[in-house]
Amino acid sequence: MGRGKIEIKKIENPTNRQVTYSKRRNGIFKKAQELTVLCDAKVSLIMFSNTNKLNEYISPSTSTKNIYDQYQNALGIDLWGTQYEKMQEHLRKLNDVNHKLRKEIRQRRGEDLDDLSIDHLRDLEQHMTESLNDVRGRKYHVIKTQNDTCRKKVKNLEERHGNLLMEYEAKLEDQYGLVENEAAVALANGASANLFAFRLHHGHSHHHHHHHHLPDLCLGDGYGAHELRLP
Amino acid sequence: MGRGKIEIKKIENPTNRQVTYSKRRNGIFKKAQELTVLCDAKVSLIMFSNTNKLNEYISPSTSTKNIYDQYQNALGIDLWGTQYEKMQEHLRKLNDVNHKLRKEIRQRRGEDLDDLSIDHLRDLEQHMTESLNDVRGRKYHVIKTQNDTCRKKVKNLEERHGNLLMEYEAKLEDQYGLVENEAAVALANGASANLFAFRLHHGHSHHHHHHHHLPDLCLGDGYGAHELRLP
DNA sequence: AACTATTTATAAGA
DNA sequence: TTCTTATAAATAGTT
Repeated sequence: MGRGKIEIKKIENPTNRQVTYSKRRNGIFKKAQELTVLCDAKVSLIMFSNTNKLNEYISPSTSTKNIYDQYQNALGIDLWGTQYEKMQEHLRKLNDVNHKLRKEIRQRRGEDLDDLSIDHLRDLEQHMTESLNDVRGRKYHVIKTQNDTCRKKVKNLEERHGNLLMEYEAKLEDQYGLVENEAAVALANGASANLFAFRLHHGHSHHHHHHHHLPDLCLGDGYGAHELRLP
Repeated sequence: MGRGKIEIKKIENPTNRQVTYSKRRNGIFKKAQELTVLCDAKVSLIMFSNTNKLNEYISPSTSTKNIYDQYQNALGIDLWGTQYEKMQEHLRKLNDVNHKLRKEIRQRRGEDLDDLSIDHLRDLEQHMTESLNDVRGRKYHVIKTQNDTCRKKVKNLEERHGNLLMEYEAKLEDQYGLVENEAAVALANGASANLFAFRLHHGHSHHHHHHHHLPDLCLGDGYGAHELRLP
């Protein structure tokens, strides 16, 4: 339909091809629109030129997404089905697991026990008792560890302070010659009072484990900071 | 392009409309195919007739899914993005919740306690103790209910059996006149032995609650069946 | 589904 | 790109 008949095969001249693409694209869009109106049809026409330029016609009564949903629906199985369904399945499973977990937790919290049989209740009690023992065991272990650590720190501090005190006394003696030890005594009563407290305490009072509501003892820092600034 | 010019508006005659749809559909498909070949383009043409019948043309060099991926890519934002992302978000949240639930369960099971502080351990112990009490409470309640039910059944049975026995004795007396009560005694020692056992038991032994490993008592059925077949 | 008069699309040229 | 126009193609109405 033109000045001459043409063969239907790729137009090699790029300019020519592009021109033909333009003209025919308009033609086909017009046809699509006419079909839409005349026959009350829904048409989705998407094309990419050989330079990957996108052109689209969509019937006004619908949308591209709509057409595709309908398309997939009509063909029975959808193009993105695999990934989508896998996701859905995954979701379903997760929800399921979640539900079971919630149920177990609720039971272990002592809620929702109404529909448990006596056997289940006994089992649950048994398991909870065991778990509680484990938790208590762990708690005591943590307390013991903390106490041990604390004791070691105290012991270590004690030694270092003893040494420091001796050094200090030695220095005082060096400085003032063979002075009476009044100065040292005065010092001991002042700045280093708690040092003696340590010395007294240690060796007599071992830390017994008070298993209930034992306050946190010697938690890491706080020690080894202020007393080491003596010299 | 026909015997007469037509207005581009919906064809009201259904037959006519259907015919036109067929003709023009073929025309547009042919155009699409020609465009594909002549211009080396990729075309996706999907249409639904008035009666929702699907027809599709797709360039041989590609696929419908392909066109749509490319289409979405070209437009920057994808059509199913919203729902897909929502799903992904949902999935993420579920996984999260799941994780937390598992953690709580593991802790309540006495596993994975290593990174809990002493405070947390104490709280955990406290909660578990409370929960355990709840479970025990529920267990005892169930046991008590079962016992009560059982006792009521026994009492009821006892009465009915007492009545039956009296009826039976009365009948025997009617039948044999003033016979010695040997027959009744014999019967009592035989078939209804456990009836006396019931009578003896009841009134003296109240069910005390043994709180540990109390076996299931009198669980519903089994009673009221065999002894009622006496007369 | 086939026919054909007529309209429409478009190839080539400007 | 757009316009022009000769000509091919599509198709409305008919059979």
